[in-house]
Amino acid sequence: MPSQFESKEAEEKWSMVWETAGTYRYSEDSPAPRYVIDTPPPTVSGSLHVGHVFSYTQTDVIARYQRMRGRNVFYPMGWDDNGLPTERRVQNYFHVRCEPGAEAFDVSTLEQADEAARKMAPRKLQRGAFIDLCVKLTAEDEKAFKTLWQRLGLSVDWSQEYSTISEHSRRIAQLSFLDLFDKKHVYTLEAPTMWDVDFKTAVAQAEVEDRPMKGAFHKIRFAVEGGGDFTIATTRPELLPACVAVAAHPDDERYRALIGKNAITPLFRAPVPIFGSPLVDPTKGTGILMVCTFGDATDVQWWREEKLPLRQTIGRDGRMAMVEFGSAEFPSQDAAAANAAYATIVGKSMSESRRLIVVALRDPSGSADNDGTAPLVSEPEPLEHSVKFFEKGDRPLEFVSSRQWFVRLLNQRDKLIEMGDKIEWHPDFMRMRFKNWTENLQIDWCISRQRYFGVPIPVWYKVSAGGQTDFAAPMVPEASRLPVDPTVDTPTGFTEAQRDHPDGFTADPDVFDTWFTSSLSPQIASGWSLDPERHKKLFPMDVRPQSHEIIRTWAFYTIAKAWLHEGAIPWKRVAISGWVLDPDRKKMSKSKGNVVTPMHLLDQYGSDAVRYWSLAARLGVDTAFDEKVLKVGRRLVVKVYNATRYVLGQEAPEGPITHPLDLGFLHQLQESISKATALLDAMDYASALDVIERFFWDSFTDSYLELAKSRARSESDPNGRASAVAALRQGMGVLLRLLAPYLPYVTEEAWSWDFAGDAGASIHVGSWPEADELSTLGTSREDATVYELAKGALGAINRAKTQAGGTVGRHVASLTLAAPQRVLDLFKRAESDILAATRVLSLTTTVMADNAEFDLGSAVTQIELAPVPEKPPF
RNA sequence: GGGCGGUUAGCUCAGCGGUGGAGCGUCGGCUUUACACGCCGCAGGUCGCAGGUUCGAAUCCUGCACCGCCCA
Repeated sequence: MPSQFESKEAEEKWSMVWETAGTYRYSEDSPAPRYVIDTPPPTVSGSLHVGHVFSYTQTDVIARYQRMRGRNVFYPMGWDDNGLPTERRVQNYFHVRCEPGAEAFDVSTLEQADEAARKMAPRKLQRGAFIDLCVKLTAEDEKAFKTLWQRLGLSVDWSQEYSTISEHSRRIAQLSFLDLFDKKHVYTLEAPTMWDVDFKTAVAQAEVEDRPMKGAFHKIRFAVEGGGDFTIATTRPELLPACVAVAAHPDDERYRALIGKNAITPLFRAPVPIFGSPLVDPTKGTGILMVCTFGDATDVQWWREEKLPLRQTIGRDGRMAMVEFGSAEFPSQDAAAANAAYATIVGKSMSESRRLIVVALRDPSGSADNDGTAPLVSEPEPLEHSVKFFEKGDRPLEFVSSRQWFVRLLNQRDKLIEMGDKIEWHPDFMRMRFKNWTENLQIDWCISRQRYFGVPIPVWYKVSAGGQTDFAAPMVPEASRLPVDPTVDTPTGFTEAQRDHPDGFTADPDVFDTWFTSSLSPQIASGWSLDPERHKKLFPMDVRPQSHEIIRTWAFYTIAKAWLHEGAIPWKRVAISGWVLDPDRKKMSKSKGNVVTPMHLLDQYGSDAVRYWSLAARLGVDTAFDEKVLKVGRRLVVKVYNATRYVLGQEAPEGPITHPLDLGFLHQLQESISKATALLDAMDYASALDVIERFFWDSFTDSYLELAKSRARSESDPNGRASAVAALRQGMGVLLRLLAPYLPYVTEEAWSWDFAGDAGASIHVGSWPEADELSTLGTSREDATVYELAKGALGAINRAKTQAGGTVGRHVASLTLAAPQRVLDLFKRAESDILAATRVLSLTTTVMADNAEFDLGSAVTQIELAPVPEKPPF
């Protein structure tokens, strides 16, 4: 038993032992009850963060507890590789861009771009080459995560490792699509979709966030056909050429007379209908507004409901597209003027166009009724409003009409809420987040992305003899052919020569939204329809741990998939971990530069200490990062190590545990086992840790161990000595096991010294203590009372010694205790242990009346310290 | 504007109807042969504010303020 715990050595040693021995392996055919965990695969292109350590450790403690309870634990780990974050990282890392038409280039030797390379234009790569780079970099990123997970001691079964871009995951994702296709839950539609103009891709509602932006209300005067005018207010004057209608509240006296007439837009002179809609807020702006293609979600709604025309001026690159006024699509009463006005903004960005349109609107010649006043009624009024952004994007989203694939979810809303209610949420209030989100769904799930590194949508379309693509009858592959890449593979019944030719076929070039695949983590892990036997054993899973910001995405989509595929819930419980905030309780973010990375903390404090910090936090509670808690964890680790070292150093011939103090201690330990077990069953690992730690520190090391110390060395009381040593060992063994899910390294190390037995069995499998295992000792409530009394007396005498100016080591010449007879009787049973622990040489007792108010804290009525022994001169 | 959390000792957090808790930190003492990453002890709080329910409220209800998250 080395005198110092070297955490780094222990971590290396035990990680290797566990992996070699297969300690955390799931057994396909064990008769033991299973416990199945659905771990959300982390996005590997993201950087390591203490938040990762925090929430994944909280998963691990659940896994370890269940494994110690004897469950056959299925605890896989996946990596989420595909998607925009990875593409973005690859673009930056290698300084490249994907352009499907680029020249071929060998990327196998490409390294991280240096300063010089970055000064040049990014290298253009073909799709295949770009994907190769994504694969290469994610493989490295996975390694960094895996190293951290192993160092942390996550008890993952690494033989179940998967990544969301692997062939298996692609197959499962495409099977999912096929199943939804057969059940008519997916459809393709040319429709206005939220569009990121930089990434040039559609995004789903779940990926959208509101950001506060400075803008301005612009008041713009429109003419009314047949005479008259009115003034609208808009924050987006650049959409004036895309105006298709004007709307006011039907009860608004100011505008009621206008409804049904046509308005004429300034500058572009387009006649547009004026209609009434209760969606218009009469108190906002001027109470009358222009409807465009498309300024916001309400514009889209009106476009659908009012069957308005489409006037798409916003291009997919976020610039003004080429359009022609005077055409059928873009009518104008003065096409020449309209085209001249539009010529100033064509090809310009939205913000530049806005500026130019405002300039034009200041000119009276732009007025729709040529009355000599400018269409811009007054100066723009600055305001702050929220604008929709792609969560990973830098410019506002636009609604752009494009062809996309959708999963029908709006018609499933009630069922999804019902499924959410069937799941046990920890903490319970998190269920509201799911419910609110589901209730407020507004559009079906857009699952196609115009990206490269992802699972291809397994669809082809026929091309007619006239060269028209037939989107109405998509062709999907047979399930046995999956995974396919339709841009490379050929649909059954066609030859490659027919690709993109009249009378042939064309591939859907898009890939799935990342969530489409990651929402299948239970099915990917279980094998689903590819391995129905295994799936039956693993699904629905027992628990899904995750953090709260992905309830609307990951949890939501996974619940939706399980419902659409199997009419089931994917897991019985969800455990929501909180966030790690910075010391000022602010969210950690790269842009704020307040992110704490985990590796140096593991080096400095050791994994067990870092785990302690993670596990002292309750589920769902955001916690400010506080290094002090890591220090507390490290103290506990050292204390456990030293206590075990001491206990195993005590020797006595074997004998039964008979002393009331020892029996009483074990009785109290029994209660702690029951409490901790109940708390862990309720997923309250933090409270369980508190119970275990309190008992270990206060009741065991500071009290029982001190009280039993002298008897454990006694030369004159062999039975008492045997009892003490046996109880110390038994107590220590139980405490190590209670602490094992929290501190796997130090407990395994200490366990291995002796408790593991000759076979060297790991503490981490099947060894959770049962309260029952101590009950054969014949402990009684009276023993427990003796122990509690002894503990209290130890405190009372120490306090009296301190007040008398003595220290713990100082001997007490004489002490008087006053207590009722029944207390003194109990005291008597542990008297020699108490006196030895407090170094009292002579005790006198006085009997109080039994009905008197008795307080053990003030039972010491007289104390006289022994003289300090003279120190030897050297 | 709506929903969900939070506001308890200097700090990080428990407690959630019955006399205010822990750890850290501060302060005082101690080398007592497991541990100074230790031990013994002291001090420290009108439990965000204002009402209400109750014999009794940090704990339940209502309103308000501030902080955070989610959604408009």
